[in-house]
Amino acid sequence: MATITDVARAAGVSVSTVSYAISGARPIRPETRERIHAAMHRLGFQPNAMARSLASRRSRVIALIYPQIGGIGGTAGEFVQAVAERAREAGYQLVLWPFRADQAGEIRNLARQGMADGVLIMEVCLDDERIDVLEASEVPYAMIGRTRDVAERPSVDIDFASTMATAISHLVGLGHRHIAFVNHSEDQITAGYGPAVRSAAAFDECMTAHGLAPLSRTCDDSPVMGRAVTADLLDTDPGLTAIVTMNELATFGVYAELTSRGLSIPGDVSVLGIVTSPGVGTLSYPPLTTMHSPGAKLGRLAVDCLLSQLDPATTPVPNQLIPCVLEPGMSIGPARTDLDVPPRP
Amino acid sequence: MATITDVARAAGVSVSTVSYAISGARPIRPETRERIHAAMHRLGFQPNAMARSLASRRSRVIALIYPQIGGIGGTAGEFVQAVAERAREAGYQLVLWPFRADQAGEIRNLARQGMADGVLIMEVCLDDERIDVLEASEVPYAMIGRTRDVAERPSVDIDFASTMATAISHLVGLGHRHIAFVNHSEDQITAGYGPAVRSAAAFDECMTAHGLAPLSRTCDDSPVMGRAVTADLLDTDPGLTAIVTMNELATFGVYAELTSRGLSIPGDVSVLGIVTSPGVGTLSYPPLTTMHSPGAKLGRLAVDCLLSQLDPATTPVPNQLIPCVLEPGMSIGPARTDLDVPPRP
DNA sequence: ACCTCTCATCGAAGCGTTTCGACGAAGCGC
DNA sequence: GCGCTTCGTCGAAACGCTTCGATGAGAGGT
Repeated sequence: MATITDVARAAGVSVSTVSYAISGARPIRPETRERIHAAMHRLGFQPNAMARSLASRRSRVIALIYPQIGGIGGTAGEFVQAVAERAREAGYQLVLWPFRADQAGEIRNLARQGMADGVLIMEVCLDDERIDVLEASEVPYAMIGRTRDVAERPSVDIDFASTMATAISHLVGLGHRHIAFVNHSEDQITAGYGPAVRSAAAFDECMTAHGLAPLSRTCDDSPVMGRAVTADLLDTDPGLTAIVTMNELATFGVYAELTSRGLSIPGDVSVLGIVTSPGVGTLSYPPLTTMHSPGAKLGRLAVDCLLSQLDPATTPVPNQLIPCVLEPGMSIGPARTDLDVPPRP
Repeated sequence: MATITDVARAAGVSVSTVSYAISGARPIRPETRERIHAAMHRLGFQPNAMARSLASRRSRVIALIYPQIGGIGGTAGEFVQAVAERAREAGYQLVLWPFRADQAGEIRNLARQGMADGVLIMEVCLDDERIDVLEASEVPYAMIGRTRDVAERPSVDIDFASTMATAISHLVGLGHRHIAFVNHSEDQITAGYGPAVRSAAAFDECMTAHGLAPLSRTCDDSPVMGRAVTADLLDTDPGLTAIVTMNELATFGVYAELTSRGLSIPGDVSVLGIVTSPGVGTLSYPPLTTMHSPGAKLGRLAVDCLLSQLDPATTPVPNQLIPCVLEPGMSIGPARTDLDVPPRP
């Protein structure tokens, strides 16, 4: 493999001149630059990444700490994809650090090895030990999601409040008054999983703002539990005409229970999936109306947010909240009016 | 950040002694080693990854070239996850190189930068320019999937032949004689996408071996097309009693068409999804019987296959084909016997 | 003709490791 | 008591780049 020394020799200049010709950090006479480029091309020269990083003290690598890419619904996959692409555009490489929330120590060690110029961390919890570790290590970082006190911490996240507000307004506008919310599991709320906690709060708030009684349930991420929870909701509020879900797997169970009770979607009950991954709506029949999570956008923003800290010249990217985007399906319609059940207390 | 020099000074030894104490490459008096470890711990020392790589000419990084993580079904996600974890176990980091099949040039450049000790490449096509580039660059690599001539190339892949054989035998054992296959799209076959090509061939072969007439269709990856293709199949072969699909999105359309024709699953038609991602079976009602792709296993194997090339001491991991695993659902049953349509010619 | 400035280039000192050869001190056989 | 290993440690030379200060050649002003 050719080194910069080989190029210098071939072009008849010094090593430093080649370096400057590559980086542009100092002016080089066009004619000389030509010779250098020709030599580089002839030798198939690519600068050694490690030597470059060592000398410049910048690895041009960012790390992504993630807990779980897989699972149904490519929402995390979409995000990772966008992060990798955006990083590449910016001339950075992306390394994956598959650490669970309890492996903060390992994160600290890796961070100290100087492999990454900055760290992206997804699925942060309200109180997240890993964030403390990153701050202690003085590695630039950006969160996807938010800790409880988001104050000065760089982050991007889904705007759960605005997403929920849009969802509820939309349904209320169609005449729905009895609206239920199917959330993620109790365990996730206990663990301080931001989306579950924040959207639960947002739901209650929106409903109350509309003068309606909030009815919400936690639900394990599975069609079976989704079905059970739907049964419970229908029994609890016989006047139910709309269900908002933030749990893709459970949503399949919601459909199953409604269908098996002979209730039509959206004739009898409207269903709206929020914070969904792309394409998931088309899997159901009738196609689920969704508000899909802006994974790709978040991914790009997260990278920008991180990189803006690395280069002091750029203006810092402020924390941003991105709402989910409504994707029309066929699972929402006007509320049926024949039930005439009084609003729940 | 503490360096090895700081540690050496603190422990009252030379830099090289610290290095040997860490790597174990030369014996160190226990007492000295203790002092060194104490100093390392006290200073929170972690060796600088870049310096280490530069000096040792091994980056302890492997790269994963992947085209598309996202999309419904976490089969790629499951794979990436497993790769990242296995790499970590082995003391390697994983970097993502998001390149499309036509970006072979960029792959060559990155490979020459020496950032990665080896490269994993997924979704290889039968004739894949990227493999030629990797071989020319003399970077160790392993494929997930196989080129046309798999001869001496390190790879792991799904065993489509055996998966299909199991699927067909299973159905034939239940009395099915009119079995159709729903494949990926025509475009993917044209592009030389291995799974589509290999399983199409396997299907024809298996059916013929059982003395049955193969009926197979390509199908775009969408519920809508899945539905259309199913309609076509039912019209083509009125005696159809089983459908094998290798197209998750299309499978939802298969269900929709069968259901809307009033055909019961599996009473009238059995459906078997092969090469599926985990959990996808539970999304349908009745739950789809699947043979799910061994993503995690492939991921681990792929890493082992690659790493065995990096360390000449280890025995090379031979190429392996892993069959999909049958996951019982409720979409398969005995063939109905009342149709009495003669086998298709 | 002299001094000063700018421009293009060079040489050398790092960056933080690994690794090779060397070296002194013991331990051994004779 | 002499040479020979063996053991534990050290010093220094890489690894391939970036970057700082220096230098020489012209250009420009006086």
